[in-house]
Amino acid sequence: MASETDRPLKSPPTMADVAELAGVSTMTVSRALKKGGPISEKTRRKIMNAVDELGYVLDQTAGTLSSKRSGFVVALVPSINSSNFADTARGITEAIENTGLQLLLGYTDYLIEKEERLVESMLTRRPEGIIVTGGRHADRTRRLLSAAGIPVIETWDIPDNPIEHVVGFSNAAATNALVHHLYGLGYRNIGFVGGTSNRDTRGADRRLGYAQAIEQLGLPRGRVISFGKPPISMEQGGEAIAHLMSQWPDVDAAVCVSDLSAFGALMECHRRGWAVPGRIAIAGFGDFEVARCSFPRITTISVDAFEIGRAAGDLLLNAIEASREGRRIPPELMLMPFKVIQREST
Amino acid sequence: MASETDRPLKSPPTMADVAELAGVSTMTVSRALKKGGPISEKTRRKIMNAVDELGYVLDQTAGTLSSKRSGFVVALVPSINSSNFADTARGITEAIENTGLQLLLGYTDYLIEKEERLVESMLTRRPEGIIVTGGRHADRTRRLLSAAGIPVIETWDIPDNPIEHVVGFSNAAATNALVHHLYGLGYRNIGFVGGTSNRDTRGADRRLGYAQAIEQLGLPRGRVISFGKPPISMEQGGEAIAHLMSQWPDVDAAVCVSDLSAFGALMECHRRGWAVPGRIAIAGFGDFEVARCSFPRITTISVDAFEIGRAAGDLLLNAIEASREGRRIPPELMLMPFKVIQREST
DNA sequence: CTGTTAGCGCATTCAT
DNA sequence: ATGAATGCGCTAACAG
Repeated sequence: MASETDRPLKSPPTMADVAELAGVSTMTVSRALKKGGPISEKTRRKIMNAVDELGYVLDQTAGTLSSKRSGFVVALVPSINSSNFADTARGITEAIENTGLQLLLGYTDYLIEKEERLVESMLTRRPEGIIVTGGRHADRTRRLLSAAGIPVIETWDIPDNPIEHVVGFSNAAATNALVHHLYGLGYRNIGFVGGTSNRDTRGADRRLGYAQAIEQLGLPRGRVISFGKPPISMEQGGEAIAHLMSQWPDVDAAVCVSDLSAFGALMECHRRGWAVPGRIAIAGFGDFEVARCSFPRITTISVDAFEIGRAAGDLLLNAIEASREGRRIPPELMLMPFKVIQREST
Repeated sequence: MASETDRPLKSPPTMADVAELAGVSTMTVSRALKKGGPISEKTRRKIMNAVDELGYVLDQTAGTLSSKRSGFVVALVPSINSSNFADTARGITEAIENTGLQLLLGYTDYLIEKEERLVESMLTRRPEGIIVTGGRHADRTRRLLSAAGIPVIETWDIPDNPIEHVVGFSNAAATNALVHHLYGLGYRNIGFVGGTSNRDTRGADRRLGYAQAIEQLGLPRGRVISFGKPPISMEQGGEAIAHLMSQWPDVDAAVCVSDLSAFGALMECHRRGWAVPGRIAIAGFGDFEVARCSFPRITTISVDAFEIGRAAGDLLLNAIEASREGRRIPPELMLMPFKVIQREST
């Protein structure tokens, strides 16, 4: 057996090599390699032996060119370190598993300019469909996506003017519901903790929903702390809650833009000896594992990130299948449910 | 302007279309599209106009075939929901940013059989290099990787018999160091909390390091709780610590296989009124954000997951560049540092 | 600086 | 059930 250090630098074997070794044509090899091909069991076996002997691996690159099917699907998420979008990515992965499709994943870093560059570079691979996060995009991104002629799905949001399909929910409505929930519990001086810039449009929508609810309920306005650039971290959640309390000592509840910041805020409260929810109630967004496990457990909005990915993946599969048959399915708007999860922190 | 609903179903424009519109040959278009190509500014401008007008996007699939460079790099990680490996993925992403290389990411789910399938399907895209997690693989995985003739990097571990390059550290040595650290603090009845199966070889190595240290220090053995299949969750960490305490009430410190389980254990202690570190000390592994922010903050082993990715990415870039020039760089073994971070939980 | 020729490795289409 | 011819869209190599 060859030592593993003298690994080949030459190009790998081709289908023609396999065909020659098996004594058949390349076409027969091609058919033998895809399941369900019309091949006699005998020749298939011969071919498989040749494949093993040569260590042959199909070159999809070439296949793509001639079949005009790349087998790629792309998904763009803001970040992969937020378990939120990681779950969505997992949902997509699971949906396309065993379909022969490959996921090309990209991180936009919450920047629509980066999204634009990513879309362009991804289209270069001729994906058969694409899933993006959010409903705000650069103009050119929209143009590129429309011109690509492939199914497009926007997620995690309800865009005013969707590109094509949508799988999401209203971040504003969800946060609004959370504030009303806190109101129902008796809280009257409700603050908001979020990131600074408007990079994170979902964060901005949540703030909007908060402001609307405050307005509707006639509660004191302006108790908003903006801290750090999104995604706001645990650490920053801790700093933000300290600011909030020192600026408006009468605040009795804090709505945080995500469970991460809510958790950071909660731990800071522990540290400072502020009872939660006695002195101040804390609520988050996202129903992350950390919110379920912390002490006290954190009241939050649950949105099934995994399910968003799964649903988007399934929808994309349908659209791709239609597209392969020359059809096109009508634009779909899938509203995903959210709900307030009441826990010990409020 | 065409409405966005009547999106084209026809195939996108080709380089030939651009060439015709610009009145040049396809070769000139090709050169204009890669920066640094020998092109007069005038023709380049003409071509770019044609590109814009047609909404042309380069088809890398075809380029790959003729240039024999896919521009792909693959990375296989156990899971993307562990912030650990997400950080490594981010490090790789950052390392290859602006190199024209594209990351193909796959999740093995901690299963070497799934890794095997992934390797095979990824090789189908003719990646120029591959980064895998850990040092244990299926035999066929090793064979496929060796036969692929591309640079291979194993990470997060120090394999006994590396395939080629390694960027990692010894999980056993790190955990061993942590136990010695706890010993130094005066703890004598040290337990271990980890997952059940041996799917997670890094987890198994950590347990091994724990056992070795216990042996070396002459401490009471066997205080090990195995709970849930890896990656062990926060929730399971909580359950595990309860088991540990009920089974060996004399335990005064718990080493957890990861910060996630350590955090879950910590919160369970809060819940049950066990003072940390007064009644029991808790230590984790990985230096996750949650360990830095929790109350009390958790003693842990810090390994720079991001840096592992970054270093592996850089190394891979070197190897790929060499490979493109027909050279091969000698197998490298990069030992990444780890250190015990003493915090309030011990 | 630009064009011509050739071919990458496979799947489609049409034969047989 | 198998084979032959053809071309996918691009870039390498060479020519001018």
